[in-house]
Formats: sequence, C-alpha cells, structure tokens
Amino acid sequence: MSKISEHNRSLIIQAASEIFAEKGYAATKIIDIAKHAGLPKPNIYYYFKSKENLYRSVIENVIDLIFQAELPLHGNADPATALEQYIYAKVHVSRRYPHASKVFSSEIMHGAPHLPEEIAARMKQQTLACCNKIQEWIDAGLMDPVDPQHLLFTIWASTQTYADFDWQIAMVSGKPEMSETDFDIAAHQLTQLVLKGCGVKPAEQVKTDLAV
Amino acid sequence: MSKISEHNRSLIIQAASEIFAEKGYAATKIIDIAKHAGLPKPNIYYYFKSKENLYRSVIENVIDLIFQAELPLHGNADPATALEQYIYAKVHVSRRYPHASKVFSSEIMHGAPHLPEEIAARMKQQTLACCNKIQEWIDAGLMDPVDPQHLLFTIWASTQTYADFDWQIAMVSGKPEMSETDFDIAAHQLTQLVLKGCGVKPAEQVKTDLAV
DNA sequence: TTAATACTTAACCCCGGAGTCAAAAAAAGG
DNA sequence: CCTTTTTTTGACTCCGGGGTTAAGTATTAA
Repeated sequence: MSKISEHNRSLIIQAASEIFAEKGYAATKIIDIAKHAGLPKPNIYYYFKSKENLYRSVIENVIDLIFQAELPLHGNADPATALEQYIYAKVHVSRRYPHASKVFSSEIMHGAPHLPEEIAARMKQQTLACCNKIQEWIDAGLMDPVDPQHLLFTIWASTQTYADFDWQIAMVSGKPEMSETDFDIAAHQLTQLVLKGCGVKPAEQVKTDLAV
Repeated sequence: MSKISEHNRSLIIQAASEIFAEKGYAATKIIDIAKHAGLPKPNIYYYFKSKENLYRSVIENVIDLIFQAELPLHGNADPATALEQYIYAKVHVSRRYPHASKVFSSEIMHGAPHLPEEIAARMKQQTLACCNKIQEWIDAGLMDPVDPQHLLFTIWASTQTYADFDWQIAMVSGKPEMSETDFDIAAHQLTQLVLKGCGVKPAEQVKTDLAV
C-alpha cells in the first residue's frame, strides 16, 4: 500500500466518520464525504468498493477505540483506582473521538445491522470479563453487592452521553461546547458517584486491609 | 375529525414510531410504515402530507411522554423520594415506550434537525427548573454539593440506555429482552447509586431534621 | 334519495444518490 | 527515457423511494 493510498484512505475514513456521525448511515451521501475529504466522488469508490464497505471500515476503526478504553478494568488495580481510570478512559473517548462514539451508538441503537458477528462476540466476552472482575471485588468485600451488568450499563451510558448527546448538553448548558475542564468535572463527579454509590473502599484502605 | 380518521391516524403514528425507531428517519420507507399499519401507501400521504410531516407528528407524540416523566422533580417531596420517583418514571418510559425513546435519542444525536425551536426552548427551561430544585436541596444540606446538570445527564443517560441500547443489553445479558423485574432491578440499583452517591438523606431523616 | 364529502386504491412520475466506466494524468520502476 | 501501474476525473447509467393523480367506493348530511 503506497504512501498516497494510505494517506487518502485515512483522509476518507476521517471524513466519513464525521459525516456518518452527524447524519447516520442512510442519510449520508458519498459525495458529501468526498467533498469533506477534498476528493472527487469516484475516488471514494476507488479506495473503498462501496458505501457499505466504507462504513464497515469506519466501524472497525471505531470499535478499536471502544475496546481500548476497556483496558483499565483488566489490570490488577484495586477497584477505586480501576473504576476511576475506567471512567476517565471512557470520558476520554467521548472527548477525543466524539464521531466514533456517535457512529457506534447509532449503529447499536438501530440493532447493529452492519456489525460483524465476530465483533459482537468479542464485546460479549469482554463484558463478561468486566462483570467477573467486579464480582470478584464484591466477593472480596471491597464494594457493595451491586449487579455488575447494570453498573456497567450506567457507566457506559453516562460517559458516552457527552459525545452522543452533545447537542442537548450544549443547548441545556448554554455553552456551544464543553471545555477540557468540563469533561474533567464530568468524569470526576461520575467517579465519585460510582465509588461512593457502590461503597467502594478507597485505595489506601484496601492496602491496609491486605496488610492486616 | 371523524372516528375513522382518528383511528387511522393513530395506527399510522404507532407504526411510524416503531419503524422510525428501528431504522432512523432516512432509512425509513413510507411503504414499510404503510405495510406495518396495514394500509396502502397513499393513505399515509392522505393523512400526513409528507414523510417530514409524519415524522414531526411522531416527535411531538414522543416529546409529550418525555416531558411527563419530568414531573416528579417539580413537586415538594424530599430529595430521596423525588429522585426515586424521577428515576422510576424515566425507566418506565424506556420500558413502556421504547420506540419513543429511540426516536427522541436518534433525533437529538444527529443534532435535532427536525425539532421545533419551541420544544428545544421548553426543554431548556424545564432542565433549568430541575437544576434549581437540586441546588435547593444542596443548599439545604440535604445532599452533597454535586453539579446538578451533570447529575441530570447521568440520570437521563442511564435510564434511556435501557431503551436505546436494548440490542446491546440483550446481547450482553444473553436474554432476548428484559423482564419487568429486570427493569425494576435496574431502576432500584440506579436509585441506590444516586442516593448514596450524592449523600442524599433518607426521607425519614429529613422529616426528623425538620421536626427538630 | 341525492349531493357532498371523506376515504381508498392502482398506476404513475421523477429526482437524487449509489455505483460505473473509460480515458487522462501522475508515479513508480527499470 | 519508455513501460507499467496507480491514481484522478468527468460523464455516464440505473433504480428505489418520495410524492402525485385521477378514478373509484364508502359515509355522512339533508
């Protein structure tokens, strides 16, 4: 794959992400993506065989980002640290890759008609791993006995909302867009809500417990 | 407006809600709505001048439901009771009117291109009222000093997620759809998370405080 | 009963957007 | 250099879905 090909491909993916996020799959016109990428329409078809195909490439791109953010829950950190990092990672995706978040949400919301079976399977399996981790913490008495799945749903929803419903947030808050500080406040408050709400023991206390 | 007209109109609105929720505005074909309503296509145009027009009617229908659910926050109940009822009302909408929730979310997510200015204004104003109410509780020492807006965002996101991302929830949980009990558990756990996480004093304690 | 109005239906029009093609231009390779 | 491959481009085709029309049938009103 030549330098120019690689460059144009990423130009197109980037442009496509934005337009797909803004309009949704069906309402997106290839020519709009082309214009936004500064290329003539047939180039899109030259690099990606079809609209469907381009969309799938965008989705794969997006999924990688989403999966990245799951990492904090798979380490060996204490629950307070792990959950905090997890929430910050999720908020980070909404802040840094709002288009990706929207494309993903839109896809899921309409029943994931374009999502490869294999990716769905990975999602399920990763979620299971997260739930197990949370369950371990509960069993170890490090937090209240909450339902791990519902806790995850709450965290997913609350963090993605800053990308997905940016219009509503802008309208309600009166600010055209959230600042870095706003995102930090959001992540911080959600973290506090989850930690306190689930009775998670602070990190120091965990260490003390183990020492004793 | 005759009986038959009224009947057909509501048939169409109902069918349209489902299809719009499932596919999104652009991907929805009028003929699919017609089939789903058991009527020939031109009837849709007879009762609603255009696709756009039909969609707007659906949106208005939907907005009413959303606004209904805000009521619990406008009474004089103590925060614990008010928040609990609010969360249950929100979850109730997701359970009872999943299509409405999706149509609304989809509309907002794509920048609310069809939402009348006047409705946006009402949303903003109602949100402000909710924030003020929460701020009052904070000032009265009935809960921690959280940012009211972010708290609302969390509640909105976490309750709507059960309708909007039902596909994901079904996939992850392995159940084709959530039972009544599942919804109750979800509402209960979210309520606990919010009440405990925000340090809301239980209702009894509030009464005691006032009595003293 | 009749006139007017409300509703239904099949057949139609038409445009916009997905996708194609063939020829030109540019890059790469030897 | 000349050849081959990659990339660009304008000018196409084609069809699906929004919307229309006109001729019907059922309802209501008087």
